[in-house]
Amino acid sequence: MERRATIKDVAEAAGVGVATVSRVLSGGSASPQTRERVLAVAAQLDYRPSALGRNLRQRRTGGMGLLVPDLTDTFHAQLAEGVLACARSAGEPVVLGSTGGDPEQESELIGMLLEQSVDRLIAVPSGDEETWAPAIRAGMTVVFADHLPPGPAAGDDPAATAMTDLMRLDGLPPAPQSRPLDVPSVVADDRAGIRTAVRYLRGLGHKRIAFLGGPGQDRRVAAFREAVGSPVDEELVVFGTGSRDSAYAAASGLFQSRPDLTAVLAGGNVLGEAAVLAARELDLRVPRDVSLVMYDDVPWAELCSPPLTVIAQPGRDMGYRAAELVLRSGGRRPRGVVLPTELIIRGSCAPRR
Amino acid sequence: MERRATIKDVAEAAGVGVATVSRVLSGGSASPQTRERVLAVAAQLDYRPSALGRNLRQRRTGGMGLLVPDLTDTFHAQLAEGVLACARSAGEPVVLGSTGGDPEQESELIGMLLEQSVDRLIAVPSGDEETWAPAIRAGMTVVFADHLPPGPAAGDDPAATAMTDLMRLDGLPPAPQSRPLDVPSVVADDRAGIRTAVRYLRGLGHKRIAFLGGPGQDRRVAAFREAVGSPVDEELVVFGTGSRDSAYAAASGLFQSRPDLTAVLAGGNVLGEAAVLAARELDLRVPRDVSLVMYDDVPWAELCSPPLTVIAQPGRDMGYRAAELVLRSGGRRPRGVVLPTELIIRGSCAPRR
DNA sequence: CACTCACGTGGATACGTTTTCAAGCATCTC
DNA sequence: GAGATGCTTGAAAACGTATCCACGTGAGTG
Repeated sequence: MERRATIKDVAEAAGVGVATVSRVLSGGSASPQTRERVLAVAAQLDYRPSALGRNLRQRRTGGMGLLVPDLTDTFHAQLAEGVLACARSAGEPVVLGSTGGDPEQESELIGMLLEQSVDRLIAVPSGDEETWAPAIRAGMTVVFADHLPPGPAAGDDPAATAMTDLMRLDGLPPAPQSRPLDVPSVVADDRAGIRTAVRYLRGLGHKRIAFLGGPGQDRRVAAFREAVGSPVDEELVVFGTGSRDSAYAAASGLFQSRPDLTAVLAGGNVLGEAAVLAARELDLRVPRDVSLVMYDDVPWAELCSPPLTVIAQPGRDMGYRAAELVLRSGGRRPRGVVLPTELIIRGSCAPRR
Repeated sequence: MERRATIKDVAEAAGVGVATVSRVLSGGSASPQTRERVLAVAAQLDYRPSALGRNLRQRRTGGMGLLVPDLTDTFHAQLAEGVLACARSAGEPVVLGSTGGDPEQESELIGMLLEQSVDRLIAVPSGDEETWAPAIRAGMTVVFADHLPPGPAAGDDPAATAMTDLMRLDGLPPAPQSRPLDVPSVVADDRAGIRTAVRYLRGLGHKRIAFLGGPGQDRRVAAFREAVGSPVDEELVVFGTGSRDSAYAAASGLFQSRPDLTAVLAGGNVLGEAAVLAARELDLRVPRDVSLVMYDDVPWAELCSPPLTVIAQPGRDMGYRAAELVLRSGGRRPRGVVLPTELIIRGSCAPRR
């Protein structure tokens, strides 16, 4: 309850100036005896430098912000754990925000972080480039995780959108001229993961494979389209909006409208959850009636019966790497890091009957 | 990239003093015309007050800290979502830390928060009262969620521990004289939840019911002991340390050492996960060979086959309430709030064969 | 008219730190 | 021995805000 000791108290008690105390504690130069005395006094007074003063002085808050759409999405929780682990070992705070997948809330949270002078930010983005422009302009060091924000809506032509998605495939991250936002990112190798899964299903004899996607999964959808080949049956590519309800609705609608499909690729664990639920509700047996592959390996994937075959991406590692990236923002920083995925075969896929 | 406008800029541009600007923006008194002009200028300059200056001035950081053992425990993720929702609507930042269930890390994180002058903290505690004393002494407003920290180890006598656990049962939170830490809390009605579940299992004919506990579940264990009645078979009460591995080990060990048990009550979703996994590994069928009730309702509980019967506690609400509590710390604050649980019967329990 | 009172206002101060700057001092070099 | 060089040191100036206090002005009251 009593006031904490300030640097001034330490200085007086040690009979030196505040500047000296600051230097000693920040690793500056000082004579051995002075250093020792200051350190002793500081320890005795239980002095801890106030981040407030320091932050104001250097006009920036330490640590980093972390914005994810939804923490109850286990992948985001894993990502967050990775970020927290890195931040903890660096002794830095992380201020967390959950956007609910809503660009508007995301925008507000960015504003809040700006107000706090948090100038480092890791985000699983919900909004598009327009949403993120203010943050970049304000000089924030941003690192995107899992995926990048889509370019601003350039019209409603779905064909055009599909085209740009396809164009984006060949290089990661996309070419700068088509993407003014020059922000490093930590993503999984969606393309390889999806391709492997599609090949696996193909190898089991499946022809009509559906993709159940969510927001921010443009690259996965594009990879899916690329993997299945030219004439993509558009009815087999459906989307939820991010909520569990909408994911369930999308999955259920898919199963009902296309009873001829034999395999589903779910673009994330919430989607996968919905797929399992919807399949059960419609009395479709996995994998007898429908084979299922889910993006994201989560603990409960093993609990399902049968256990779910998944495309594992290293959520925790991604978070850790993103945090490293955003902290070591000095010097040149890599354009982006792509982490490998792994197809983990369990029991949710069977040969087409 | 360019410097943000400060209150001084606004004052000059509006031809008033900084004090006036501050007053207008903080809701103090000012003449209507002055107010209007200041507001206009502020908007035009895109002025946003710097939290740094404000924080330093009032010697405290806004917002709140949130400490949980592990975000990939879905209950903690739900709790965090609740906290974040409340904080967001209040426009306040929340700095998050994950302790891994380790009191030492918890202690370090508390220190970090103190350094940041974060004076409001919501925690799912890992350490005991001793760990928390520094935070309280420093004048932090602390609210515990899910459970309270145990008193300092008062010896290794398990009987004594059991006794105090039992003593604690009659009132929630425990009597002040036995608990010097006077901290409000938001917890679920563990006692009623456990009792209901035990009665339910009893009603199905089960006699040998095991409890699979984790760290911080003293109250649940005590409630379990109380509900099963006097001669508690101690071999049927086992604990994991918090990690998934140790939970699995505990569950597996339990099933192997006591093949005669017919029902298991898992004290949390990580424990429940382990129980399902261990049972499957040992070829025990749920619910034919063993009935299972899990504390925590999580999305994947419905995905299991059979779907898991659970004691649901409102994780999100608990987080929201805790955040409210810690924010409205002015005036008298309630000793603690206890939220109801609900037994959700799905398919993981069957009559004893 | 003089006095008080309320209110709007701005100057000044403090919050705790880092950093710049110049001064003090000892040592080294020519 | 005088000048240069290096190192340690403390005073002081920021950083952006909230708040205390004093001042001035207008209205209201005796």
